[in-house]
Amino acid sequence: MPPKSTPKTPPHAPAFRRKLLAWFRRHGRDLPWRRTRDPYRVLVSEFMLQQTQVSRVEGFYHRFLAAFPTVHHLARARPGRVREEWDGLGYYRRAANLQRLAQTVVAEHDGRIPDEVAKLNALPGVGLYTAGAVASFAYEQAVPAVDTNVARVLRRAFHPRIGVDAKAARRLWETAATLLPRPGPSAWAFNQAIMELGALICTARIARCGECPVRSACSTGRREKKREEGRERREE
DNA sequence: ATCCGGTCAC
DNA sequence: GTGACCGGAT
Repeated sequence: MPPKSTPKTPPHAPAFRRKLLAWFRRHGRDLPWRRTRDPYRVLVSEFMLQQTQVSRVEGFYHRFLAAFPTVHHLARARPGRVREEWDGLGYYRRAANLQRLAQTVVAEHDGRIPDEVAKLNALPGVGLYTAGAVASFAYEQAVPAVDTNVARVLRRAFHPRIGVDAKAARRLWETAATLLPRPGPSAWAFNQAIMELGALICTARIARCGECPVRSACSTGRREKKREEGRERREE
């Protein structure tokens, strides 16, 4: 077996990062969970956002937090009440996991949501993505958080021919890691921004390359641009 | 009618 | 590695 080579930073990484962050500052949506660093609130938002669109989560997020303002409230709530606040969101196992998580945090972590990816990942309902999201969005760590939005952006921008298997996923996580700025507000913003790009511009059905801020740093965007130019020339 | 999506049990 | 879990969007 050849030794694993350390992932190399893609050539357009600095431009990609810079343009993405500049775009996010202007066009990023003002969402409730972007106004807090409270790990509990971030966690609640991430659980709700698993498999669920932003537009549908907002109302549930406010109601849920009004009912259970802290991990302690959630930990000692009646399960039926928790399920009730989740009604309409679907995937009800998330609600049960979130309460179990709250109970675990109170019992084993002194009521504090852990800040290490490995410890977060060990909590019920927290996979690698959610662990990265909480580490980044609550604690501003420079760790990747690759959901399918982010995976799609990374695929189109840096690995247009990559597969969809576990190996490809590892590769995308590595690429995400090489793109990250230093810990702090910009690491938070980078992860928010790349998700926002996947949600607003580089969507599953259509890559809106014509409106994309990182087009010149993206292999799909550049290829798309050449196509357009070819089309224009033929029309002349 | 079909697509979309994190985590976990299998 | 595969499928079940849910409701909305397309």
